[in-house]
Amino acid sequence: MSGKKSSLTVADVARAAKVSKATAARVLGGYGIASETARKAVLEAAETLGYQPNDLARSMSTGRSGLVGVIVGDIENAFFSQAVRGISDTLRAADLNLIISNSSERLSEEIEMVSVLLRQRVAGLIVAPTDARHLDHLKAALAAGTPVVTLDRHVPELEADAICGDDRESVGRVLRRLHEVGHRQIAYVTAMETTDGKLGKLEDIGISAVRERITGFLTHMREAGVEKPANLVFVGATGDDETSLVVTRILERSPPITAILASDSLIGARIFRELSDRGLKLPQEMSLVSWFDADWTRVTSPRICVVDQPTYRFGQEAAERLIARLKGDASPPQVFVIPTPLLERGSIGAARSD
Amino acid sequence: MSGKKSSLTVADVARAAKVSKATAARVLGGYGIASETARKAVLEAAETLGYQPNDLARSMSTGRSGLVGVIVGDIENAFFSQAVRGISDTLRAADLNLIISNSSERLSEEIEMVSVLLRQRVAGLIVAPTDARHLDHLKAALAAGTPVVTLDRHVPELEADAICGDDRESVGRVLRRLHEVGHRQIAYVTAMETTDGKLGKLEDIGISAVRERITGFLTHMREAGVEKPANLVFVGATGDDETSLVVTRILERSPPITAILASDSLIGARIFRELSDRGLKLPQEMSLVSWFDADWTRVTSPRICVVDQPTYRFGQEAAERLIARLKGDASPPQVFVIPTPLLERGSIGAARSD
DNA sequence: ACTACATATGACACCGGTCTCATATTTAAA
DNA sequence: TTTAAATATGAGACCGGTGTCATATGTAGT
Repeated sequence: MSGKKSSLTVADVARAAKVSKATAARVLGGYGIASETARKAVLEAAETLGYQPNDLARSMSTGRSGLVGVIVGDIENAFFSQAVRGISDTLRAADLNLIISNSSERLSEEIEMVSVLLRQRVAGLIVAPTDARHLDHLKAALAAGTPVVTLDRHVPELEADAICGDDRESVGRVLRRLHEVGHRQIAYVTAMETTDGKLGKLEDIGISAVRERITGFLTHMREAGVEKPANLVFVGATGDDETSLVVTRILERSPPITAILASDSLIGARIFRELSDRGLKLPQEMSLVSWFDADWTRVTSPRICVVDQPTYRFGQEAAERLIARLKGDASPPQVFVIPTPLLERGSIGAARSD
Repeated sequence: MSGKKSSLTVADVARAAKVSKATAARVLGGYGIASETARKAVLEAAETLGYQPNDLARSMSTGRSGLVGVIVGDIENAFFSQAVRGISDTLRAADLNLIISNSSERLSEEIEMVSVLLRQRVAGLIVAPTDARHLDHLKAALAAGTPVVTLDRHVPELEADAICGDDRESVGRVLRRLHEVGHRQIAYVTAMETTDGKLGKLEDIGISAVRERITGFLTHMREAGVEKPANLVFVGATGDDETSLVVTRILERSPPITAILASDSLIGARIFRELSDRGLKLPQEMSLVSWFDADWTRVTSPRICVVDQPTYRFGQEAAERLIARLKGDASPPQVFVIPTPLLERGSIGAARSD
């Protein structure tokens, strides 16, 4: 009850209970065997002294650590914070805790964080890798025996389980729907930064989800008979000002663009604001579809049609895979693709025919 | 470069560098002194072997842990995830990492998490305490020498620094503004659960921010000459259905309620949806003010007037306080009140005069 | 009563670092 | 040249648990 200050150890408890350190440790650590008499004495002593086990020391000698490292692009983003909640809830049930860190989608920070987490001897890692072309740090983790699960992104060259959405297909679903109601000139807007503000080679896109979506977009648009669909991919929508610029370019385009796809909910919200600031009416004058079912998409008028990425489930699945690996599952790495259905809402309308 | 599997230790490096374990440790740990010759030999050996320090062992022997425990109500909530980002960024700069956990605003889970974190021997705790009336676990942490900073909430009985908004005053600002444009019957809606669905004694409200706001609401309403303002406090808006019910009760009230205050952005969004589903026009037929400048408040029409709680800064300040404590600051605990200005937007209109 | 085997317990090495202290080597001062 | 002081280094204890192994006690079996 009363909080002693200096930490007391099994040895202290043992002394009080008049048994050896080993016996006390067996009782308190819940391993080995001890007589009922000894057990009672130890537990009572621990109780009255207010003994608190030291997990650091435990991890030290067992080698197991009870902590899982999580590296996401940005916890502030609901996409990731939901996933983290899913991870957290699932890990908790398995008596694991999570150390969280932000990469800010920067490779250097991701590398740094992996290193920090490995120093902490985390039991495993859940990472949303920033760049599929630089994997040494993650490979090193695997080589050191730390299982890795990638979240929202898949890197085939990495011997790690992956949880991700059906990115390529989801683009297909959206485009098919838009095509049905007459849209041909459709813009895809994403945050990805490029040196020249133009879409480069697909292989150079570091984030797999982004690459898959753009690939899907180009493929499906081409199939639908649109020429040079690459011109309809707008990159660099990283902040408010940049997005404003992108919207301007979209609206100036001829033949006129009649629908916009926003690759995530932050971009979606920015585009929506830009459009309504400029007085455009959704869905009559412009259709809009965003990825991720964020809060804001349900308070606009019209409500915004979204590709629903169940990120809480992403997190759950990732944590479950990791737990399985920690329990010794040594089967070959798997990719878990989670369906991301299109939620129909009022922001899709028939294409203008002007 | 190549990832060895079994972890190698300072002893291994020392052997390779042909120096003693102590010397190698001094070089690798960056403490004590070593000759330039020895330093070079050790660093080179470490490099070629691919040595990775073990922070667990380090914490073990130093007693310092490099990890800070954070307990929030719900990371999924942007209010907290922003704060966590602020904490994370600030801790990072001080070479600290963060273990995060959710209390789900339940005392039992909070107690459990504090215990888990103390077992991990975290260097400090940042907590949004769920119940100001049950503090034994936090007091125990303090007694064990683990500094605690409370986030968004203040508990005077706890010898801990607190970072919070100016809750009571913010309510005053909102009410004054509404009063100016003619509102008298103003509802305050909050998530707090009570046994009978009615507002009980103020002292029984466990979350200080909630208590402060309601106290402020009652005081200011009374000063403005409104009788029985307690009848205008609506509790139990915990989910969609519950909020729907609350809105119904608000709309049926006579004399008619002309403005609604939502205690957080989740409730605000729900209320907004309810109102627009029922076809009410903001701000002509109802004014709405929410706490927290969430994304959704800027995509509605009209945009929603909010009390801006800069939670990223809450997090920053909390982390800074904690870091100061870890550095040895032993001054008496302080409360840092962060201003939460009212952001005027279109959702406040003149009161109906029917 | 004596061997056989399960149960209980204590002594002690170990995990991988830090850190104290005593000793060895170098440099500066007298 | 001798002594004092500064600099380097190694041996080994320590942090607080886990876990091995040898010994002690208890219970059967014959």
